[in-house]
Amino acid sequence: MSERQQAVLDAVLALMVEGAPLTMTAVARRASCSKETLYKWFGDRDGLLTATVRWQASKVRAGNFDRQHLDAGALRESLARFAANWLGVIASPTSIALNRIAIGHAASQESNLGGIVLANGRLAIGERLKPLLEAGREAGILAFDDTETAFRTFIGLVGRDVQIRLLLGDARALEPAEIERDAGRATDQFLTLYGPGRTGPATPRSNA
Amino acid sequence: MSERQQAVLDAVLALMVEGAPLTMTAVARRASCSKETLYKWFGDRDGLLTATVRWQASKVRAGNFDRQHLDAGALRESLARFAANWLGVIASPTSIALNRIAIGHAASQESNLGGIVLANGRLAIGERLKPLLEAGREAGILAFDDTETAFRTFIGLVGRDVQIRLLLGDARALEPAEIERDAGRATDQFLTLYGPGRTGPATPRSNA
DNA sequence: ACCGAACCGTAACGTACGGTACGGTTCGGT
DNA sequence: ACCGAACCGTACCGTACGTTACGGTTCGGT
Repeated sequence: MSERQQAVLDAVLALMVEGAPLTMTAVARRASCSKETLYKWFGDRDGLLTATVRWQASKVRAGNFDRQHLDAGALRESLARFAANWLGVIASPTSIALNRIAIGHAASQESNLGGIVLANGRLAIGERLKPLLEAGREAGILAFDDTETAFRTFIGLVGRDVQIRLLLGDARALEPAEIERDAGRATDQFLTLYGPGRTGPATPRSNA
Repeated sequence: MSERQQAVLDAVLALMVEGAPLTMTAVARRASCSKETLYKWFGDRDGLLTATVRWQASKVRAGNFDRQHLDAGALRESLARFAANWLGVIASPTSIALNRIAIGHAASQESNLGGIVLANGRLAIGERLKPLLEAGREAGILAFDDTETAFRTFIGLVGRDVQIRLLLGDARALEPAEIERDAGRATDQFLTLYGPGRTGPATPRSNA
């Protein structure tokens, strides 16, 4: 993947974000390259989109969180940072545009862009967050049976319906201050559900 | 909206669910009507899609929940039923297909299908759930300041990332048994966060 | 029986776009 | 200086699809 090719993919991303029609001609013009080159490099339109999704995914690899001296405060801080980071990503114009494309493609069964986005978005973040949760459990400040369930609960508390609303065109943008606040609220709620004060199974209060 | 017109819109829904290309020709053939009629009735392709979204929305108006004698058990039962109902809806092929179409349309700013889906999906369910939450608060079995925040927390706990995963083509279908289990788990978690045992602001544990 | 409205089926038109072809240009290697 | 590879810009082709047009049919009203 040469610099020049990456520049082309960035042009595709730019077009996506602008909501401009994503035609090969438009990409070629924006990237100042010929259509012939696009086809030589990426095969066809689908290959171009796939490469773009992978390219974007490769850029999001954010720093992991260190697990040294995990007390309750450090865990809370790590979780809150994680939540704020993720909220910022899913609310970004790039993420929204990319997910829209992928979802549109998932409808017609051609070449699963959806699968790629799923693997590099949802699943990747899970692989990064789960070790933190398990470290918290080993340190005795989290209690859960199933890591996957705990992870998805956290995701739900943090994201709520934000992503769907944005994908559907909800104008309401997420201010940085609001992201911080939501991340903190979700983290506190998560710690309430899975924190040390609570005993028993991962699903608290099996009956009212 | 005549019976015949509704049948046409149901044909559109059927095509959406099948993932078949949504061309006017395909709709006309499936609905056994002429394209001329489609244009006379719905104006253009966009009008047809809009009418379809509205038509589907008009069908989902499920029964409200009565608020007579709200004790903790009845509230939990109502919330769990609500959650299971909603999960069933968002996991249904029709909802998935419709949201995909709407999201695809939200990308290009033409005629906000996204807004319609948002208004009839997310927002409508909020208007139905919030009275239940507030009744619970008045009965002293829920504690929160902001109804909207409590509502969205519930939505997050119930839906988590299910909808996005399905929209992106995640094969994993939601079994009825799993829906029931998730609805119960989410309801329990919600009651833990906002239940009567807990005092103070809507966001518990403002600091770890 | 007749008329007109509504509708079906199909053909036709215009255009947008994915994909290909090709002449001209740049540039590194020799 | 020369060559060939890579690439740009543009013209071109084929097709899919939205939209329109039109002849034929059904059917309720008179």
